[in-house]
Amino acid sequence: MIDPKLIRTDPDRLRRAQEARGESVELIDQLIQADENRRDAIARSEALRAQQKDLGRQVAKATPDTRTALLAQAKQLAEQVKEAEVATGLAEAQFTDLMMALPNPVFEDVPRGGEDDAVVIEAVGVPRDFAAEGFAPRDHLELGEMLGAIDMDRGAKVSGSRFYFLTGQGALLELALTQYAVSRALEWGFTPMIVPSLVKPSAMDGTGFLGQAAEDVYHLPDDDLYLVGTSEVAMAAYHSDEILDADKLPLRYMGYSPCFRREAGSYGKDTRGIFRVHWFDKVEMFVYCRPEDSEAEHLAILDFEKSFISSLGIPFQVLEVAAGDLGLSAARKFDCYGWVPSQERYREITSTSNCTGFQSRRLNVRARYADGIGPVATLNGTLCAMTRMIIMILENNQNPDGSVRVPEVLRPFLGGREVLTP
RNA sequence: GGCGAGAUCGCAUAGUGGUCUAGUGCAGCCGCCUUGAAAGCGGCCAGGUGUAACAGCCUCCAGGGUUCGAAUCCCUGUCUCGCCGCCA
Repeated sequence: MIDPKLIRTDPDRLRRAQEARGESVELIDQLIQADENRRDAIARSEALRAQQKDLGRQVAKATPDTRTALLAQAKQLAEQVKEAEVATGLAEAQFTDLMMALPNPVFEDVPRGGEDDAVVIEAVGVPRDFAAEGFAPRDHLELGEMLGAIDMDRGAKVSGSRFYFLTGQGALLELALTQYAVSRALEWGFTPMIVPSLVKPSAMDGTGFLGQAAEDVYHLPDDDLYLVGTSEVAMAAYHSDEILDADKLPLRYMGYSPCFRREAGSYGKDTRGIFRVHWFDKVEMFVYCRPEDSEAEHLAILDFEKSFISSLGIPFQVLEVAAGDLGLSAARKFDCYGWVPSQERYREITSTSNCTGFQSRRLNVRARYADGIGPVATLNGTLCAMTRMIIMILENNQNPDGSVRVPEVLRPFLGGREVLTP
């Protein structure tokens, strides 16, 4: 949610932001109207309630003979109050619905356009030349099967399509990646957290995942709980309804949890292997900070991601995502795309969003500053999405015989092993 | 899953239909006093909305209901605590 004051103070800024996203500008006009309706209704209710209170005091003090008349009057007024309250409730609900539907206004310098309009802002590392080495790279699934690391068939047997088992060396690789990611995050001052992956509707909605992304979310109707698609949800809701101590900002959390995604609307896309699955585990960074620090924190998170990917020897590109592809809560987003030799292209491995005050306002997270209580910004970023990172490691470090060189930084977490062997 | 007890402005508590515009204690902040500190004394000390600033209005877990009027009475839900059952 945005600051409601913006509707009155700077509607043009909101219109521009809607335009940049390719979203309806009419929504802003509807909001302005709904805001006026709401204020009128509140003013009416308040006036009537004040009258009622006054009359109530008179009733309490009345003598028996004046009491009857006053009571009749009060009864009539009570009707009016009730009506006004109902009207106010409706006006408020209409306004809130519109507010909740409004995406976070993007920063003005975010590139225009949609999915294909992301701007490559940096490339790190050089993809291996497999032709020069004299062999054609295998894809991650072929390697995974040779290594006894990935079992899709049994994943499908037990849970259906887009499920997998990691076995033997594959399981060990994920555990090593997890440990390595945690050790790096600790160096950077993040507080490690293991968080719930089932959350209430308020947490899901507060982080903006029940908007346009709702179809991608698993819901358990019997308990009215949602399976999170990222631990961001739990970490954002962690401080909901709290007033944080501004001296403790920024709060940097590192969350570890399984992530669940229905992948509705991606039928037939990336069906091979573990690139696009219904469940994976992830180490995620999450930051609460002062609004004016959010851009700097965002770049810091991006740097952490770049450092992590580089250290594993994966060639990658950094992309700034275009406005139309940002999702409800982000004002700016950077993705890192790692090189996939078998596809000869870069694919997404991390994503970091600056949600400014959008989530914190929905979740009622604030901070106590020197000059009073004010908003905080939230940011999130992938440190290590296990399945994607496993793909990167297997494919980029493979040898002609199907063995895979273990990146040096991971070796301490794999009992010193230098190579995974079929 | 069953039974019982609770939820009040940071913490602790008072408040059983109008005087609650919610009292008190502790903690915290400011000042006086003091060489400094403690004690003592005085003041401030919940959030939201709103305003130029006041005022006003809303919020006693949440949502309904009764009533002219609800922190207070009734219903439902959520959460917490205790006991029993089950369980990693």
